Amino acid sequence: MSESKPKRADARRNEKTLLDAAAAVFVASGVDAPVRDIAAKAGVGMGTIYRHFPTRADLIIAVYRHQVEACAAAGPSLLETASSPHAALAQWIDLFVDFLVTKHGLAGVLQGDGFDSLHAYFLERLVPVCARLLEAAELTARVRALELMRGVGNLCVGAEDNPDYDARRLVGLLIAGLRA
Amino acid sequence: MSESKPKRADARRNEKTLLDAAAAVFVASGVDAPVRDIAAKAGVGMGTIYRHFPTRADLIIAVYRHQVEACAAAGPSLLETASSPHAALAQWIDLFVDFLVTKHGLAGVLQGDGFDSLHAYFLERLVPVCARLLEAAELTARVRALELMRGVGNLCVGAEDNPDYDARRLVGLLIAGLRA
DNA sequence: TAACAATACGGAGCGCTGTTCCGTTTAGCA
DNA sequence: TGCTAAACGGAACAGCGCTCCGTATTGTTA
Repeated sequence: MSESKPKRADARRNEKTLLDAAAAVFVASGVDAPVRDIAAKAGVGMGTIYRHFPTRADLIIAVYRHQVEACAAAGPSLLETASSPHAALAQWIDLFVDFLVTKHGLAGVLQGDGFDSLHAYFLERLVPVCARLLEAAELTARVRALELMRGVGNLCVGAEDNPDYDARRLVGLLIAGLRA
Repeated sequence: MSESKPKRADARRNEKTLLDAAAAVFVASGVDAPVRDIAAKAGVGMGTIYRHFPTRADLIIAVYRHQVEACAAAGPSLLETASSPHAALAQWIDLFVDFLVTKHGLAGVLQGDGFDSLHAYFLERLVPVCARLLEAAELTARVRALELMRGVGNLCVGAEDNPDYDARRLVGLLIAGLRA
């Protein structure tokens, strides 16, 4: 579990830019998006991407971890900035759906190798955040955090390049249904 | 469920040759083997492969179905030709392991689309054959066919390109252990 | 502040892939 | 034995992940 930081300022800046660009491209075009597209989106050359992430799989994993962290951090801050605790929950779930796109592609990338440990890390980090949001929303319908996250995850299965299935809308309905 | 046959003799012959060659290459190099390698193994041009199987995925699926049929047909015939019912079972399981290589690669090819229906077809066709072989072997240890097939399948998980894990040997031990 | 390593960057290019295209060969029929 | 439709072979194409190296930027030292 080493956390090595680049030394120069531009390198550190580019690493973050790449992570964000990759996440955006993954959401827009799926995890199969060409590395070239990510480089273009980030306004960066191919060499830069491959110096930071030696392989395509490394990039996907890094985005995954980055998204987990972003999702975890967004929970508390949304509770402060959003118009209501329920809105905070809705917005957080929206981030969570973006994140799931990367997560679903992950299984194809690391074939059983380290998937379980990454998945455990994901649960350990995100379930408490979701629980906190649920608690703040003071819902009448009792749902456990893990339960809700699993439900949202399942709604998003097989949503890629399927114009007849708008997973995000369904998730929105589910969340809306929580206050009744 | 259409079963269209080519008209000319060479076309029909090549289709079978390709199916066998592909199966052999998949066992030797995994399902990620390049189409070129399969064409070479079959002694056939690229065009021929793509006229019979419009896409790489189609070829894999065709091999899968072909293997299911071959496995199903091999059961009764092994019972007649093998030196003993137990030997027949062992030889059949060996074929089954070959077949699993293709099966495991299948999940990556058709992403949830028609995998379930193919899997159902596989169970429906093969479980009775395995049951018949178990019955003939008159084992003292009671094992159900589905149970045994699942066990063998699990032993073969993650066996690709792993020199430290000889799944076939372990399966052999399992079968040997059945008579006790 | 100027000069200089050290570090990071960009993108053309390599090797590999699945797939297509079309000139050539062959099977089956009159 | 021709003739034609069907099938074949493999060079060529497009797109991919990844590498390489000349160029530009950064931070340090005088």
